[in-house]
Amino acid sequence: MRMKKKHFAAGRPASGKQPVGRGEPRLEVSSLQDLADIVGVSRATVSRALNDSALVNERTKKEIQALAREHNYVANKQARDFRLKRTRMISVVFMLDADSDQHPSDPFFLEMLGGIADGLAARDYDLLLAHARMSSMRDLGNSQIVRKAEGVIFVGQGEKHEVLNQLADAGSPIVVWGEPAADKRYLLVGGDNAGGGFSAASHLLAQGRRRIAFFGNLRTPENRARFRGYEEALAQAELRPEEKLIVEVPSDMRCAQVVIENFLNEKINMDAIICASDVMAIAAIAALKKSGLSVPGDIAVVGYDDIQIASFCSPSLTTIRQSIHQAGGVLVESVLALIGGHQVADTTLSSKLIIRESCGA
Amino acid sequence: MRMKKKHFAAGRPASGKQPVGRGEPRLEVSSLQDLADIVGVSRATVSRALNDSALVNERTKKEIQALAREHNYVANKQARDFRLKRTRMISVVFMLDADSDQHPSDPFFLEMLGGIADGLAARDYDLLLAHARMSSMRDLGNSQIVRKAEGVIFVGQGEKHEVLNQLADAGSPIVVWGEPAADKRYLLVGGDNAGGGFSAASHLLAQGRRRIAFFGNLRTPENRARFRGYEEALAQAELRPEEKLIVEVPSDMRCAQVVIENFLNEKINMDAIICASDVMAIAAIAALKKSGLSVPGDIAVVGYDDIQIASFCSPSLTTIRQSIHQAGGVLVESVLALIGGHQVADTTLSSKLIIRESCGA
DNA sequence: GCGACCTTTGCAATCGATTGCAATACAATC
DNA sequence: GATTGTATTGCAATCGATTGCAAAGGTCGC
Repeated sequence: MRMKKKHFAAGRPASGKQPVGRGEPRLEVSSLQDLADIVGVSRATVSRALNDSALVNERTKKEIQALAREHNYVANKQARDFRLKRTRMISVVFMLDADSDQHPSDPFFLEMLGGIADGLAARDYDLLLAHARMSSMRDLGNSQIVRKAEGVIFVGQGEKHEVLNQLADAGSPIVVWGEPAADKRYLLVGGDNAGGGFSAASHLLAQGRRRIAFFGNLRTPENRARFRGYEEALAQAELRPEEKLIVEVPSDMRCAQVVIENFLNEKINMDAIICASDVMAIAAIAALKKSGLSVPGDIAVVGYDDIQIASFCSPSLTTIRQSIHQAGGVLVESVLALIGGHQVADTTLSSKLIIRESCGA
Repeated sequence: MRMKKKHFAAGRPASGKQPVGRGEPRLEVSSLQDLADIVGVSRATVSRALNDSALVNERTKKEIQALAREHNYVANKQARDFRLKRTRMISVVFMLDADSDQHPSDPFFLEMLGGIADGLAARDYDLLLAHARMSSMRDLGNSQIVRKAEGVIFVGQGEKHEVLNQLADAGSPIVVWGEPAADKRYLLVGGDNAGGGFSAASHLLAQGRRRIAFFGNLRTPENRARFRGYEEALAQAELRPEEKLIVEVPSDMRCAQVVIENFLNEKINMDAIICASDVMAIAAIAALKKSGLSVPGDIAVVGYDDIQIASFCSPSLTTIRQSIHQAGGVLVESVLALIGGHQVADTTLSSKLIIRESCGA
């Protein structure tokens, strides 16, 4: 074996900064070249050794790896990803009702985010949270949200079905949490919205409720599907939804409150409400109580999502549970499969009626 | 002026992929070189033109910019950031109670996230959401959380005060949302926790409550400060906290529920509770009701944070409002100033008692 | 007409990694 | 000992931008 290793060779002018702080009094090793100089081999060999390539002699490899550890060398991920033309990042976009300035305030989003974060962490991807206030395809397609990440997860379709179609057509790897809509051309993961709506309504009908209102923004595919389930349950009981009991309630809690109070002022006859989300249900219950109605005495309320807080509210909320955390994992697997060029099919996760004695029954 | 522009020059073998999808039937322009070939100038000139450098002739500049727009050219941010040694990303880490596997489920985090996202968007930075499950400095300092971003925002100190100190010592630009603790060496933004605790307790004392419990994890600096405020208010009323009424309640809602129910089973005499967060307060109220106590009849409850849902709960929650959204902006400004190498001082935002008739009074 | 000067442009190095290909050393074979 | 083969290693190009410096072209004054 030939002579090697001129440890701490001084050939190259010191690249990199001085050691920072009082952390560890070692030489700062900031690039492959630095480490190569120390070991006494070329960058190429160091790179191969650290990537555990079979092209490097076992002994050399061990040696390089040991020195790398000792000198606390960590590859520059930015350079690496640049070279490999990847970013290992996935953008997450929360689609809200409209292009308002509202922020997601529904804990549902936080739970979903947690699920997605876990899924990405398991696959060693980073999560880029998009501050999404874009409407047109042009904005989205060229935005960093799409360009900087390898793929995008949209939570909810909002009213942007067509934009999503265009993005998918353009070849961007995107996955959407939502409900199949007419002419959908993007990959979709969703809950069983029609089933959920059906369960909710059936449950109320079984309690003897007959005049059941539906609260929600019907311009989103998810809510429309829940509404269809509700309609169907009513139909099975030989009832039809009453026009006046279908209320366009926005998702934002504060807006919802106003709308609901106005609605209640009309004193329309009803005995139950199905809400498109738990937060909406909570707002509704507050409004009902405020106007002197008892829940569930006068009016039963069923929510949607089963956010954690729902079980603690008073009266605690009967609701439709979605497997939110699991959903995050499925969304991640789907988008990564798409990126990997695999065939991926839509997924529908089950929804489950959670009956809590005090409220929806 | 000399002849130029061999539009669509075929000199270089076509780099880049074919046009994707049916979006727009134009030539795919994927690099500066491509655009340079089209315009008929060098990369350097194109780069300068797009960055509006004074070194480029006005006419040429306009021309290049027009062609860039026409061909839908957007610079590769990854390459650009790599060259410029920057990432334009800030990591956000939520510090939970312990190293448990719990996820942030407190809507407080979502509201804070919204504020931070807005602040970052305004400064054209991206938000990297960290899936933080690290404890030691070594993990954190070498992790992508710190290395990939230009700075880090920690929401809450959890029980990681020392780790934060080490990170700051190592020169990482970090900002922490929390409360000054002994020997703190990192930049801090926080609410007036002592003041908040004081207001909460004073309010209850003014209502004639005398046996006031304190619920929260006292290992975090924020909660300790709130506790100090509570103590002080009691002292002014010539009272002292009772050992038995100081309860170590975890922040996670489900854990909290168990702990609180166990505590209530001891039937310790009390007439009010101050909770370290609104979700904890909501869990407490649920537990109180379950055990047959009335709120606020038997026991008044005060929360902390004023999360949106707090005002809708029943009874609606008296609480201490923190300017969460504003806090996000301040955190962002602080970390960016730090990155810019400026002197930055800690910030304390005001806290405000929000009295809601039905619960805490 | 020549040098000084300014404006505009291009050449080529650079950031920190990966990787195809060439080169070297050494062992095995005839 | 020459030849072939195999195991290691290094050279240099590459990813897509930015930028210091050199060079080209033009204007101006004397």
